[in-house]
Formats: sequence, C-alpha cells, structure tokens
Amino acid sequence: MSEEKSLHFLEEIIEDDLKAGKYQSILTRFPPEPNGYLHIGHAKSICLNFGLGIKYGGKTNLRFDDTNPVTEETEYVESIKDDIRWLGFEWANEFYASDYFSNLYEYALVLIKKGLAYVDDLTSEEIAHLKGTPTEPGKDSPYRNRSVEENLTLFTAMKEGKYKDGEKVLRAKINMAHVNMLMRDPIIYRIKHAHHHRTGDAWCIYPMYDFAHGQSDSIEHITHSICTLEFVPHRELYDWCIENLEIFPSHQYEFARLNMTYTVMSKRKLLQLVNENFVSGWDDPRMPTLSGFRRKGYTPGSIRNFCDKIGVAKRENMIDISLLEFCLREELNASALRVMAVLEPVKLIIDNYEAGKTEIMISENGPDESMGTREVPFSKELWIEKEDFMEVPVKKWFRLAPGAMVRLKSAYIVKCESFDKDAAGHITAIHCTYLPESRSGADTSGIHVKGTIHWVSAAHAVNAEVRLYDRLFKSENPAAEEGDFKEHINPDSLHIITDAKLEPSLTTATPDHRYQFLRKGYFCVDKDSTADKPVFNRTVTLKDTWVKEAKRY
RNA sequence: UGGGUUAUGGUGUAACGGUAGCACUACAGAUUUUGAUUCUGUCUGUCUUGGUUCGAAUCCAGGUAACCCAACCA
Repeated sequence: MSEEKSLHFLEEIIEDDLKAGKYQSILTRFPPEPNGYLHIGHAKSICLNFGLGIKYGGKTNLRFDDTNPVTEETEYVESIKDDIRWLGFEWANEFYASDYFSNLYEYALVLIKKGLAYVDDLTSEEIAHLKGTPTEPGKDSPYRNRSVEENLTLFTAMKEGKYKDGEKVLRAKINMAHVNMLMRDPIIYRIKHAHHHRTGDAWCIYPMYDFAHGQSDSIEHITHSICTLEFVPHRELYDWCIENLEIFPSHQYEFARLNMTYTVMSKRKLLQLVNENFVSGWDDPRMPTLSGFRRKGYTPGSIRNFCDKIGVAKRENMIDISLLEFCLREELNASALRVMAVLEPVKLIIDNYEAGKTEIMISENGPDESMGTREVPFSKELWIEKEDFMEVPVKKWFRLAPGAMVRLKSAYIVKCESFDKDAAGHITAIHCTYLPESRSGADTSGIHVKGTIHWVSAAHAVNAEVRLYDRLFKSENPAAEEGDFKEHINPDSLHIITDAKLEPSLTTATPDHRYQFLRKGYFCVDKDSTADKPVFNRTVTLKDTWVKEAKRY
C-alpha cells in the first residue's frame, strides 16, 4: 500500500498551481462538438478532464463547442450526454458555446475598436493565396487598413444579414509574416445563413473555433483547458485573444490523443463507415464508439480502467487493443454469470442413458461461491460443439474422439463409442456411453479425464441468434496504409449464428447482465433480442491457448 | 527547404544526476470439472555522436527520425 503512483505531467502542473496558490480550486471542461458520436479516444479525454476534477476536488463542465451550425445536430448532443453518463461521470454545468454568442460578438467589437480586427472582402481563395506558406511570409489584404468606424459599420451589417455567405469575414489583425500560420490574421467570424440547433435563425454570423474556445473557457473561468496535441500551434492565438480582450486568463495544455490498433479514430472516417453502410450505425458493436462498445457488452469500468492504464503524455502512441480486452476480461471474469451455450451444435447421444429421463444438475454460476449455483437439465440427447470432436485426433487433444473420454461439465464422464456420418462426410451424431458413478460432485469412478466440455440438453435447449464480432480492420493502422482506409476492412468482422443452443436458464437473461458462455467467451443480450428470438452479442472471446497449439499440427 | 512538438523492450508508461521499474503482449512451466482464471518463470529497452560529472535515460552541444501547422472545420 505504500507505493505511490507517479504523477503525469498535467497532475504535476495542477499540483504546482495549487501549491503556489494560483488557484483555490481547479475547473476543467470537456468540449465536444456535437457533430458525431463519442469514441474511445474521447473516453481518454473524458476520464482525464473529469478525473482531474475529482482528484483535486474541483469541477468539470460539459461544454458543447457548437459554432458551426451546418454540421451540428441535437441527436449528437443527446448521444454525447448519454455516453458521458454511462461512463460514470457527472458534469457541474451543461454549457454551450452558443450560449456565449452575444459575449463573443461584444468581444469582436472590442477588438475592432482597438484596431485589432478588420472586415475583409476577399474570397476564401484570395485569402488562402495571400496567406503564404510555412516557408514564405504572407501578404497584407488590401482591406487590412480600413478605419475602425468602417469596420464597425461593416461588421454590424454582417450581423444584420446584409451580405451573403462568404462575402465578408472578420479577421484579427496580427501579423501576415508570423512564423505561426495561425497568427497570420486569422478569420474569427464568418457569415453562414444557416439554422443553428439551438439559436435557430437568430444569428447569421458565427465565430470560428479560435475565437470561441478560449473565450468560452475564460467566461467559465476554466483553470486548465486540456486538449490534444494538434492544438499546440493554436495556443499562441488562444493567449493572444485573452490578453487583448483582457479577460480571465485560462490556460491551454496539450496531451497526445489515443490511437489504437486495428481501428480508426477520426469522426470523419467513422461517419463514412456509417453513411456508406459498412456498419449498421454509430452503435454497431464493431465501431470504436462508446455506444458501439456499450452495445457489444463492454463495461464502463473496464474503459475507465483502460484509460487509467494507458497514461497521459505528449508522445504519439499506438495502444495495443489487447490492453483494452485485458481490462474487459479482468472485470468480466470476476462478475459474469457462467452458463452453457453451444454455438455450432452436433448431437451427442448417450446410448446407455434411459430415454425420456431428465436429471437436474447443479452448476456454479461463477468462480466465487457467493455467486451461487443454478439447475441445468440433463438427458440422453445433448448438443455439444462440433469442434469438440475430432475423428482423427491430433497430438495433445484431450477432447472427444473415438474411444476417448471427457467430462461433461457439471455432469458425467462419457466415452465415445462411435459416430454417424452423412453422405457428404459430415458428422451427424456422436454415440457415447456414460459412467453412472462419475456424477459431478459424487464421483466414485476414480477416473480422471483431461478434458471437460460444455453441453446443452437437446430436449430443453433454447434456440438463439448469436452474433460473433471480430476486428473491423485487417490492418493494425488502417489510416496509415496506402489508399483508402476502407480497403482494409475485415470482410469477416461479423459472423451470425442463427441456431445456437442455449441452456434454459438463459430465457430470463437481461440486458444489464454479462454472461460467460463457458469456454466460448463473454456475451450480452442485444437490443434486437425478443422473447421469441433471443439475440446475443459476443463481447470478447476467452483467451485461448489451444488455438495456437492446434496450429502447430 | 520555416515553425512547433516528441524520442526508454514488440506496445504503453515510470525513474525529476545515484540499482532502468511496472503493465500489456509473446514464450515456458505448475494448478484446473472452462485448454479460462490463478500462480511461477523467461526474452527483449534509454534514437545517434560528442561533452560535463566520481556517476547521465536525466544536464550541455551537434546530428537523425516521427508527428503537427498553409479549412470561411473543430
């Protein structure tokens, strides 16, 4: 208990600030743009911002950065709030950048009056052309030296809708030769005659990100404004605005965003997958969205734990998705209810077992005794997995094969006597005899078998659809591959089994429980599930050292 | 070719001038009525070249590499 976890750089900054008395308490914020669903990369930011608030006794605001009405929708606002709550965090205040449109407009006026902003009539192409390149300085716009009065008149007219989209913009007057491209008279207001999801048609001019984000932070008195690395060059402009507006000095700090193997993490790409029907929607279980992970059966705790384990730093990273799966299995192993389900069924007939007889077997619900036990019916005809029988066994095979014995989990030891094949050579039934004295919990047979397999009584089985998901991409880093990232989609990312056989206890399965289908993986009830047709999603497989071993033969 | 940011095992992340540690992965073994879990063990690392120092992953100088910046997106 004595070992102390070292602090990451943001925690160090905060502790220094607190110690120096710079702030009495901290205030962070999570600032999504409502133009898409949240993904696992956002989870890192959410856990960081809210986690810091909790750790240092501060607060965290949720603020929607909704300054671009053409891409933003209320549907996204709702999904984002659902996802944050699901992850387990509560925001101190729900704010919107659009709440501050009036303040922001006043700030623009302040800049104009100080001679630090001007209205430009150039087209977007002309502005881009005069901007220069990273190696060549830009050139001044011919409209750069308009008088304060003229700028005031023009900007007011912009606000009043006297101009069409793109006809004029308001620019900060900084330095067209600045080495930082963002400081070369950045556009801070543009005209968009578009309906805003919250302000409706009240405005036809909207502030750009750089003229909204820092000021919004300042208005809320955010102490530590944490964002990702690509915003590093924006910090200079962020500080410039705050300084020249003479408002509360929030400070921006940047960390490296999360990248994960076998997936993509940009909203633009995820939107493509949805729009072009590569997946069924934002919450398709193959998506790296929080709603996708939720539907697939991931727990919020496992994601929080993952975000804690990956750390926070400033270097580019590519996290192995197996770490996320490790966190998931760690939690599910301790909490999931154990049940038996046969995914690829083949009939097993116990020749020396009385026809029509049913025995009730007692099986434990989990590794922890406190999870209790349940009753599982057993009879002469059972379903077992096709893959648990080998006509010609390989080395180290300790499942069923002609003449071989296995334990039927929580029931008897059986010995394979023969099997039936159809004309096509498929095995249609496996005949066994059982050892009556080997009953689970009362075994006097003295026989120890190496293999134990799961089963479901055919007469009592419940049919179900089971959806098996695999990674969406074949490539570790599809975004970095040549060509379109969609060329690297895994064609076998979804395998649907329509006639899985479940033990009858699963008829009462609920969406809020996680189940371990013994030896097969963790599963949950899908939202498509009905009483007539149960549907289960595979959350993740169990680790399987046998598949690797089997490949050697 | 300008500016900014970053370099520690296969992947993440610590070590704040004093034994390069932890986790994941991989591999080997033990236990196991889940080939799961659990337990034990093994492999692999300070970008490079100099310098300062009794001592450098850490400080200094020069290289090299990766990522970001020329949207009326955020």
